[in-house]
Amino acid sequence: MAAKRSGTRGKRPQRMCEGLQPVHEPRSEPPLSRDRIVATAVELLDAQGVDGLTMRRLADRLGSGVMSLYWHVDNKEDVFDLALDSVLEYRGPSQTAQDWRGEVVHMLEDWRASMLRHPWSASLLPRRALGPNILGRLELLSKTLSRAGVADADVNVAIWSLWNYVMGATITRASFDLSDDDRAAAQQRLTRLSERYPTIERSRLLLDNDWDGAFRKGLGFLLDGLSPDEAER
Amino acid sequence: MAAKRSGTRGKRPQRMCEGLQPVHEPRSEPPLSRDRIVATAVELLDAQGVDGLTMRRLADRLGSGVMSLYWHVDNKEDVFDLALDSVLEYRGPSQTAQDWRGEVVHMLEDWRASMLRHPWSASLLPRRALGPNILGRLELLSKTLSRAGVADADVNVAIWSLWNYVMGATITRASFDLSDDDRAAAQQRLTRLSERYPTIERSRLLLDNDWDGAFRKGLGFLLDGLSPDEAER
DNA sequence: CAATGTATGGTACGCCGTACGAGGCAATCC
DNA sequence: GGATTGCCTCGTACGGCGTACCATACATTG
Repeated sequence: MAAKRSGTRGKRPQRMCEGLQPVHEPRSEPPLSRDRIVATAVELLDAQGVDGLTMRRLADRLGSGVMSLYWHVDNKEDVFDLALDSVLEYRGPSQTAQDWRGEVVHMLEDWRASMLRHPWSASLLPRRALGPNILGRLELLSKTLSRAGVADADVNVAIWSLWNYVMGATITRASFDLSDDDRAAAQQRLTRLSERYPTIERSRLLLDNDWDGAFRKGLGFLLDGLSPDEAER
Repeated sequence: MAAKRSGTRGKRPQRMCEGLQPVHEPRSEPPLSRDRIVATAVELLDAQGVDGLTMRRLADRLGSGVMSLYWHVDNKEDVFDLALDSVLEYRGPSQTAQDWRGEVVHMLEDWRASMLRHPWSASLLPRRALGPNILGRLELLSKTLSRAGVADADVNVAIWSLWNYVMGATITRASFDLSDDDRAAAQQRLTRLSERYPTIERSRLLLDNDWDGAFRKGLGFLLDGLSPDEAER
C-alpha cells in the first residue's frame, strides 16, 4: 500500500557491495530523488518556460519513466511548488552590518534578482503554496520591520505592500522583457492608434526600459511612507 | 480561402424576411459572434476559474460545435485576451470633478474592484496583450499625471509603479482569499513550525484580512512619493 | 524460504487544443 | 435559371497532456 511520500526524504540505500564504485553499468543515471527532480525541473523551466514543463519531458531528462516521478512527488503542482521555493533561497544580508532599511532593500532586491534569473518564477509566485524559503523571507522582513520600530498593527500592512510591490514589478519586468524587435513592433502598433492614445504614445511608455532604476525608486517611495518616523495608524 | 477574422467584426446578416420575429425554431440559440463568445467565456471563467475554461466547454455553453468558435477567434489565447480586456472597461471618474489625485485613486480602485469581481482576471493581466480598455486606462493615467505636473521623465516610472502595485495587490488578494477554514488551516500549519517562523506566526500575517484598508494605505504612500510637489529626477 | 517495504515504469483512460476539410446557405454574377 | 463566391458551421482525427492502476524488481528483515 505504501503511503507514498510523506515528510521523509528519499535516501536510497545505494547498493553497498560490488567492490568499489559501480564498475559496469557505465552511463547509468544516478537514482531518482526529490532533489534531483526539482533541480531538473528548474533546468527545464529555465530552458522552456512554464508551458515547457511536462512530466514526460521531465522524466526524459532524468532518464527515467514518467510514472517513477510520482513516487517522489505528489503531482505536477507539487513540482511547481518545490521548484519555485528552491529558487528563492536567501543567504542573508551582505557582510557589512546595515541599518534596517538597507537590510530590507537588500533582501528585496535579491528577491527580485532571484526571480529574474528564472523568469517563470515571478508569475508562479502568487498561485503557489508558501514554501520554507518564502516563509523565511517573510519572517526576516517581519523581524526587521518590528525591530525598526514599526507599530505591530502596521507590520502586516507593510509586509503585504512590499510583497505586492516586488511581485508586481518583477512579473511586469519578466513579461515585458520582449526582444527589441517585439518592443518596437508594439510601439509601432501603438503609433498606428495614436489618435486614441496620444499621451502614452508620446512618452514611449513601451520603449522605456530602465526597469532597475524604476524599481529602486518606487521602492524608495514606499519605504518612505512605511518608515516608523512618520506613519502610524 | 477566407482570410478568416482580421479586423472586421462578424455582423451576421440575420435573415431578413420570414414576416415578424423568427416564429418557429423556438429555442434555438442566437447566432455565434465574437461578443457572445467573449461574454460566455467570462461567465465560464467566473464560474470555473482559469482551468475551467476549455474550448469544448465554451462551445457547449454556446450550443455550438467546438470548431465553430475558431471562425470568430484565433485560438484560446485570443479568448483570454478578449475576456480580460472586456472586464476592464472604465466608465470615467464619478460625476464630481476632483483633483488629480482623487481621479487617480478612483481609477485605480475601480480597476482593482473590477478585477476582484472576476478573480481570474488579475493573474491573467501580466501575461496578456494590452487591449483597448487597458490602454485606455494607461492613457488616462498618463494624461492625469502629466497635467498634475509630474515631470515627463518621471511619468513612465510613476505609471509602472502604480501598475505594479495595483496588479500585485490584486493578485495577492485574489489568490489569498481562501475560505476561513483554509486560512485557519494555513495558520495552524504555521503554528506547528513556530520555532522557525515566530514573528509571522505571532503577527498572524495569514489571518489578517483588511485588504481594502491595506491597499488604500499603501497606495497613499506611493502617491505621496510620486506627487510632483516633492519628487523629481 | 517468504514477507515486506522501497522504487521503477508500461499501459491505458479521458481530457485537451486545434488542423483539416466537407458541407450549408445567402448574395452575386452570367 | 444556374454557377460562383463568401460567410459560417461542425465532425473527425491527431498528437499531447496528467495520472490511475498494476506488474515488477530488488534489499531488507523475519
